[in-house]
Amino acid sequence: MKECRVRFAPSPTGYLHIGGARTALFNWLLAKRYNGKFILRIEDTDQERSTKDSEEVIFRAMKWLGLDWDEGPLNGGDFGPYRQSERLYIYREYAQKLVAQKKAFKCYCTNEELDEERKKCLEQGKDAVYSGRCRNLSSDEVQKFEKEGRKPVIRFEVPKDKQILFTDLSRGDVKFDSNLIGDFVLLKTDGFPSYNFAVVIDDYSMKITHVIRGDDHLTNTPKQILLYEALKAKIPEFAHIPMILGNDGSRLSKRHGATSVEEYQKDGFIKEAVVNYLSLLGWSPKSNEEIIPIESIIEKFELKDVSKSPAVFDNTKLRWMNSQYIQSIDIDKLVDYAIPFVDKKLYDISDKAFFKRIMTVISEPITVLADVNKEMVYYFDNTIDKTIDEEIKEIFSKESAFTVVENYIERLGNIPENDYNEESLKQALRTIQNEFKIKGKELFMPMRVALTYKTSGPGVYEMLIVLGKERSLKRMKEFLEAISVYK
RNA sequence: GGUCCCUUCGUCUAGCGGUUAGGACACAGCCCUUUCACGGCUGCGGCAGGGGUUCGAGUCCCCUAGGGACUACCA
Repeated sequence: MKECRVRFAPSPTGYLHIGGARTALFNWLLAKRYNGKFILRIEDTDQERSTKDSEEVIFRAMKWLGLDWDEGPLNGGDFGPYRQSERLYIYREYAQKLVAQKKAFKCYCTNEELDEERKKCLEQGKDAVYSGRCRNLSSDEVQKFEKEGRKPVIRFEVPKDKQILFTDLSRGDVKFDSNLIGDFVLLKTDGFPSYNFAVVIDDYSMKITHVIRGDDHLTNTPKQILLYEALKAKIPEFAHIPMILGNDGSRLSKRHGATSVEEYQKDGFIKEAVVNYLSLLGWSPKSNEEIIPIESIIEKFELKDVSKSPAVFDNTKLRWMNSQYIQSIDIDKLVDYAIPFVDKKLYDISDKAFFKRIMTVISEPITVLADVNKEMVYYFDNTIDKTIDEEIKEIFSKESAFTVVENYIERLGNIPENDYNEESLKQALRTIQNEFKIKGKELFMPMRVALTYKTSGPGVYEMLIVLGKERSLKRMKEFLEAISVYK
């Protein structure tokens, strides 16, 4: 494939939807795969709904995912501007050209008139297609409308009896009949372009070679092709990728839970997992791999391997994947990722080495970063729950439980700081095991409880290693004092 | 309504005329084990339905059903 230019063109009317992120990802992947350029374009022609805020939100979400763009609103490029609201003069120019060539015309119909026309068509069982009544207005009629103060729109004159054929890179051949397409609007009364016009002008003038977008645009494609033909412009390749659905099979929306990339970030998903999961929604590397590093995805990504049918977003599987990534990514990276999630009012993590030890241990039980607070309670004196419940009393109703803990405290005290490691810690317990003939649960449960006040939780050695010698000793001594009341 | 697209375990998917229809998540059971988790193993479970074509069809064709998109001066 020669140098390709692909784009992602969101409208800034809200957050970055997870489906949009997937579309962006597929475009980005293709650009990376074939050494092409990935362009970000803001489609803000809806003056009512577009906001700068959501533009920011979208930029942030894309950056978080690592979907960096070669050309776009923030960094510019040779084919800008990259915001449609800043390109109005371009659309007007092309629209006028089309009018001059009699390929487009001014239409003075009001919404009311059009609604009525549509209603009549439907009543007669005909297709609700614009009649083309303003195609050939006389200059008298035009003057009359102008005098009334009516503002025209510019409509494209859709050719009659034309078969529109194209080959979709993911769907194959698709065919449409031009008679079913009404003369659609190019320029609205406010002077802003309509979607179908703006995309074509932009994709054309930005030299886009591959248009990869959601399935919902498949039926827009014939209109756009007609426009390309009218402009005598080269038609790009199209690839329509399936939508993402919620668990009930309908289009993924808020009522299915989190749908914005931001929310996933906030919930503690890590970007590597999200990107990996998203890439597998509608695409498959044809192997049995599931956890695939991004470099490898780039290497394998092909449009022809994109599936045609929609995929249901499965949060459970995303969570599984996230836990896989949390367990396997570089520990320093994980520490960095986790820091923003730590409740600083509860946990003092100024001791970086200590926090790193904690993360090493809790990377297994947590599935999202937000879980850290729940898993960290054992390691801090101010958060551990020191309630002595019946279960604990039961365990320490046996004299041997005291023997274990008391003796371990003594041995631990004798381990020099520079020999404080898992091996020596195990050795110490082994000695007690042999000396007092205590083993299994009788041996470990008292230890676990003395360190955590819980009968389930982190392993004994994990606790000792993470806490370190002093903290461990203090913890166990305190516990003995507390439990001795019930002796 | 019309046009177009889609249809393999509950979910994500592999399959591209000859397979005991493979993998992953979830679920169940077992194992590992000082608890929980992790991990390992086993199991459960699928070609939407009906017609063709063919020696042979998940795979090709047609019909039906279901789902989706478009049919806007929204993108």
